[in-house]
Amino acid sequence: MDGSLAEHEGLPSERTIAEQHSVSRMTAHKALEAIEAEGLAYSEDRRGRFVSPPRINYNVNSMASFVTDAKRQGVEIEVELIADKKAIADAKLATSLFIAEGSPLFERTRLFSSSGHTIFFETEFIAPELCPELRKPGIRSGSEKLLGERYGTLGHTADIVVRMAPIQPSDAAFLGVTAWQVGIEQEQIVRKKDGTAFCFVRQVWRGELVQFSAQAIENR
Amino acid sequence: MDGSLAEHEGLPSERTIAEQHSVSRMTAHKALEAIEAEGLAYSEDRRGRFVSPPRINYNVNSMASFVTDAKRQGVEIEVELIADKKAIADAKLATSLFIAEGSPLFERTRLFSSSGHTIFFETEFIAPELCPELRKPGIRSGSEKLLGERYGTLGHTADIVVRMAPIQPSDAAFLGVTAWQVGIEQEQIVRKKDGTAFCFVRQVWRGELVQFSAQAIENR
DNA sequence: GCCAAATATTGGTATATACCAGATTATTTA
DNA sequence: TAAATAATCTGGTATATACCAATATTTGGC
Repeated sequence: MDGSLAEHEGLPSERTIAEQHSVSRMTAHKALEAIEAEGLAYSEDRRGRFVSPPRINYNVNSMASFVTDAKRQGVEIEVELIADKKAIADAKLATSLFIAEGSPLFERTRLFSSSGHTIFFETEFIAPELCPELRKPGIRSGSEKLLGERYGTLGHTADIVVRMAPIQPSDAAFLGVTAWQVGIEQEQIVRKKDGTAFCFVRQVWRGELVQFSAQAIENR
Repeated sequence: MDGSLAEHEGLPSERTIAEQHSVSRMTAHKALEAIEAEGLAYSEDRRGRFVSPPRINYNVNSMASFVTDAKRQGVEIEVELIADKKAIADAKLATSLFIAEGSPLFERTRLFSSSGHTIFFETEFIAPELCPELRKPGIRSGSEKLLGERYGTLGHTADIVVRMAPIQPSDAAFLGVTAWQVGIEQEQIVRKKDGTAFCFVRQVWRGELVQFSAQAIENR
């Protein structure tokens, strides 16, 4: 990445580095964690530590999706569907979508990875009761169709909230990452043109692997 | 913040918590660090740990500045000017602004704090050679004027890059925070209407204290 | 009651040690 | 040669201990 080290090249072990620098292993471990947080290296549990490829840039202004945008940089993103099922609205979802707690939902979770490393995952909840237009004749009403067409069929706006937060253990498992390490969480409430919320989206990103770019036009 | 604890209320010490949970102090320390990263508590070196106020929301779509936006939520932001001087373009600045290394610049750094806690700081570099329009008669050419009027006088666009990264020691000192804890870094290259870059802005945020919101309009 | 000095407490940090369980490598066996 | 076994190495984690230096608190003297 920095020119002198090849991507995915193995680094010396924590114990070796600790000894080389006359430092305890715990200290070396903490230092290496900071290097990981810089996006310069990544670790695989019980395998070793390796040089990271450069951060992937996501231009949030580009009309393109993350996958398309990455491809433009020569980075291939693999998308894996790891959950596609019926779910029930919990308190938070019910409030967000203005539906009753316990209402049926479709839930879909996908992992977005690059060369085997998950960059982020996304869970979408869609309320079929809120989009009858997707069930009119000729359109299947399965979750695949509902969720797959949410962008195409329904013009929409989205309320987005982004925060930096430690990654909870269940999310860390999806990302293949140590629990409590800090990441980026995004939540969206997607609305139809008339303002009705019909879809809730949650993303959790490994923040050390990406950077976000944008072009702002200040017009005053 | 969660209803049962008052903002800025003191928490038990690390040693006490460790003993209460039959856990070593280091373990308690790590757990408390995660709680800080959630934005639920903050620590002050050698004083104790306290309950955090809720995260401040910054609506990036609002035409308002962070200060104004916070005020709307009832949060008063204090702005402190901690540097206002002449500087010299280093390699990075020179490249960003398309000027020669060593060119004169004005540099201004301001801290943005809420009830004594710095939320983020911002350093601006402006190249006077790139905006002669600010030196025409009637406009002072001091850094105060140059930087103060950059938004008002010069219509502009900005190229923005945002990344999650550990906070370097020098930046951590500004923020009153432990070095290497993870934060949010933002860099902007501000351009005039004709596309000429004239200003470089760098912000470092304590990501655990804020959340960013936006409204997206998807029009396809 | 007031002020100064001594003491206790605090978070931050570093060390040495230990265990875990999977991954990797070396060795042995058939 | 190939497969099975043993030894080694790995990062992740937890513990007990220790020191630092600033802050709070208590104590002592007047």
